[in-house]
Amino acid sequence: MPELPEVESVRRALETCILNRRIISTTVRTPKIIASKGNYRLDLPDKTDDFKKFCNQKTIQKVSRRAKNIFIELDSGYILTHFKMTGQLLFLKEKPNLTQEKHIHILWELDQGWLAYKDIRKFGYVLMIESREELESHFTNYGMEPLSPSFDFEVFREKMKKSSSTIKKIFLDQKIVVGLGNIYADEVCFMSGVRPMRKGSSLTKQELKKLYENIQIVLRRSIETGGTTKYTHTLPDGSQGRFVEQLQVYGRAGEKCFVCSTPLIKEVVAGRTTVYCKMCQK
DNA sequence: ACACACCCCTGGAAGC
DNA sequence: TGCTTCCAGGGGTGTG
Repeated sequence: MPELPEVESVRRALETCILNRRIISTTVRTPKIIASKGNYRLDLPDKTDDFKKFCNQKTIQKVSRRAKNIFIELDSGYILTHFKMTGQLLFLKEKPNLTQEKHIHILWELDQGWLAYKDIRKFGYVLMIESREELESHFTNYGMEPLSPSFDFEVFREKMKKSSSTIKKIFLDQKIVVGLGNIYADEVCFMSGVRPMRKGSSLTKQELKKLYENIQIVLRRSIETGGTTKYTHTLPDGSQGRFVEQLQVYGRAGEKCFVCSTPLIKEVVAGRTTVYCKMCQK
């Protein structure tokens, strides 16, 4: 659920409160969160002690994002997080009561304040990354960053035209363009007037241009409001994103299209609930 | 190359 | 009221 706007909103907010803070101590309550890239296996070694050593006494130099990952640059190495469905990074002024906060899995004591990784469903993960090379190797399968100047229309068009997958699947799998998930994939398709189950190869140049532009428009608009809080997403201070008020189709199955008043259709595409307007989208 | 099923996990909503 | 089932979906893995 945290897609690019949610992750980017968190990154921006974190930058204002943890930059140049030193990590005093690290508490790991749920070792499997730092096990390995969300691929939880019982036979993986417990990295708790290594992780504490890795973090402690280092200073936070930078907070960056690639796709839906946030990575915190330290004096040496990086702490990388992926929120998956319900992960959160929270900045707390006081030490949280861990007895009450049962979903906080990792807690960093900073020289001012506390940083917590919270995750109700424990799908997400936190990794220690030693080098720039290792960091890059985590990103090798990712496509273009849609809000970067390097997001090129001709490259986008060429790759989309070559794909026999549905638009929905292409957007979800992050290989051509990153950052879209179930919410924004549907929103972008609606804004662009194309149905999510269309094949990439079937799209006209004009349709591709609309998709290309609307990806950037909807992501930027959402970031401005702190993202979409539909379930658990919050900013590091616990406040909610407000983009849910602007959603056109996601979560509105059966309700009237804001443009033509036709009831919106719900259908499973690429294994995910998908909502579209059969009148407005061709 | 694709499609699909299944898994990880919890809590809120809906159904009975 | 209380119990059961369904649903939310990012992404890794396995199978056809």
